[in-house]
Amino acid sequence: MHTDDFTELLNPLNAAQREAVTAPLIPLLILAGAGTGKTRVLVHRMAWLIQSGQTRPHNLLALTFTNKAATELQNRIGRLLNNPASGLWAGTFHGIAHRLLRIHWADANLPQSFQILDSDDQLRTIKRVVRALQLNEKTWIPKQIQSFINKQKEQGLRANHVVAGDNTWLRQISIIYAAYEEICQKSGLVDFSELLLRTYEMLRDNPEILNHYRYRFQHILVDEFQDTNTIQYLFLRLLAGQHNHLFVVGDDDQSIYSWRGANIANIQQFPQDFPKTRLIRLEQNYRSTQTILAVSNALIRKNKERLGKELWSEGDKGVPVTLYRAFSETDEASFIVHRIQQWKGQYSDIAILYRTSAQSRVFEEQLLVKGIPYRIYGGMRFYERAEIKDALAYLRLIKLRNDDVAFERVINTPKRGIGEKTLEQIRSQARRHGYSLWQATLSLINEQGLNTRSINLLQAFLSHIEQLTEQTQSLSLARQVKYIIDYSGLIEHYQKEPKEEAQRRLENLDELITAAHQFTDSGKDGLDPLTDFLAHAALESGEGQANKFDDCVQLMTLHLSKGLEFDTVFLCGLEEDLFPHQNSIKEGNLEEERRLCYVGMTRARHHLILSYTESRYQYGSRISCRASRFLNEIPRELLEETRLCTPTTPVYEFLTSPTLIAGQRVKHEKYGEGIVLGLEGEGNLTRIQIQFLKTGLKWLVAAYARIELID
DNA sequence: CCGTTTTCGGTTTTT
DNA sequence: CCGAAAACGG
Repeated sequence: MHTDDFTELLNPLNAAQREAVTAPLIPLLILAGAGTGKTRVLVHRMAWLIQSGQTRPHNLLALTFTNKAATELQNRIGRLLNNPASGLWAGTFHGIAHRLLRIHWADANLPQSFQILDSDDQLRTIKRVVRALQLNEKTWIPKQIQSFINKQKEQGLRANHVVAGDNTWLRQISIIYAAYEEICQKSGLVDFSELLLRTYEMLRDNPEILNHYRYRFQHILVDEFQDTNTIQYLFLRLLAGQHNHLFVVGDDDQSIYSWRGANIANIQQFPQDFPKTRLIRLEQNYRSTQTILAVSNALIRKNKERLGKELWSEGDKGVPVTLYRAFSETDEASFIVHRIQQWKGQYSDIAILYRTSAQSRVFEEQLLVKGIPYRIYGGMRFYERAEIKDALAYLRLIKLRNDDVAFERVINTPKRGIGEKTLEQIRSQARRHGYSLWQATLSLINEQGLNTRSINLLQAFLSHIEQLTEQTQSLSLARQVKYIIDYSGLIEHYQKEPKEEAQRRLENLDELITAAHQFTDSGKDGLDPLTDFLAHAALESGEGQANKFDDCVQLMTLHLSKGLEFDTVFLCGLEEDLFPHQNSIKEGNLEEERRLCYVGMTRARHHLILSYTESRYQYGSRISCRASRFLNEIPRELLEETRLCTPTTPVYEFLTSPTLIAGQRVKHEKYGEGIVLGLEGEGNLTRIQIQFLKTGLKWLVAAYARIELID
């Protein structure tokens, strides 16, 4: 495997990158600015360690935050080495933690078939706990409790670690936390933060296991280090011990997830915790024009809490950064859409970035009207949809009878006449005896502690699950999934919904079967395929981050844009109280808002267009806005203000012809052929819902829609 | 047990 | 204002 010829490995690197890649085996902290080749450095470092004979893929552990990043690392290292680099572990913190728990489930005090709770499952569980403790949900708000619990876990704190003192609020909330912990433990359920905490504790308390992994993972590489939370950092320190080699890459200026527990202090703390750390800065940017970098640098320089870094480029000065001042959010959108219409390149090279997802609506409306293809990122993901979670709940119950969350989800879905009253009796039975809901139901049936009707219904439900378990026992994964969907009654259940909705749900269920079919069971660590698939559904809930397969204008929040780049970036809504957001101003998180703005700006390769509006519709009333303070922090000479170049008020035409009725076949120049499903509104506000054969369901404004009727 | 009325909250969301 | 979720009512 190793050779003395490193030209291919080192040639594509600049001096700083090369220094990082070839640095000796000491703790390394690489401060990599936006667009400075951070992934490249990570990949080349691994390749260097292997090719120089210092280590084998087997001894490497690479940690990321997103599955996308993990896959990219894995692929790029494979390409660079001309070898899939098996033996190398590259994954998200959660993914790796999960993998360790699957292997060492017994030492982690978990059942072998433990299941993962996503945030939605977690919230439902907390609601149940609050109700079980007979607390008022208005005072003990489940969302707040969820965030409290996660914050504790992210710091490595269990319920019994919370020091309440005479703080009654804290005391009550830690009682809820403890009750939640108990339910999860009884049911064999692990939430996202628990994956990390449990793994940390398991390693800490089992020296022989810890030593085994310390011996194995002699090199630990971390991507996006600025996003690590406390428990992740503790995990790293524990695993690295005194002798292993940490190589962490991050950018304090791009830390935008503190509200999820990310702790920038980890970067500052690193050199102290790991003596002899070498800090290397990557500052040469290969993405943006000098002008864009000048603007971005000027902005981020206003932050006080930073290690300091200044991006530079050998590239062109480029065109000035543009600022547009609009009258209203509609005007802002028309301006941007108009500019997009003049664009000669690919739509997918354009991004519209905004602070809050609510801002996307105006853009969507106008892009739709103009027939410009677009894609909005964020929102409901595949594995988060109700119908998918229902199907998964059946599968979970098959694997793990005690999974209370799955039980609650499907006990009366589809409707089988088991109402809230019966369910409440099951819950109280469970509480009394410390049973799971499944066990409680069994015991209620045995004791004949309910009316005959309920007993029969419950018995039928339990038998149903038992049967499904038996009948899917020897099937392949995809057949198992299909069997469950076909025989759970979910199809009939969803068919009762309005036909539009029903169809979508059934399509999604179909898609789940396809997903199961395509799911290549890693077979890692001897996991059975179904358990592996369920974990995959929870941990890789699908298309979170953007990928531009179709040629569409990309619309997303600034948070979602991190790590991406576009030729042209429209950064809109630069208004005080919106960006920086009023809540962040209130909570003193101004620097993070500024970093967010910096992240947005540094996404652009050639064109950066900033905009704000003087007034905006919010919560039903029009409010007037002031320009964001961030705009004042950019030197005037770097900005070019642009004026209105298109009439704001479009000329309406009445195109709604009486022949336009549901069922009418139509043709659109961009979307192709479709069928009118329905109309909504009046006059020039009429919107038509059309099912296009190729491009799917769309709402068009009749007054604009360039459609022709066909028979 | 379902459909309707009322209430409430509305920043960002890698896993 | 607008959508989701709880509360209500037949």
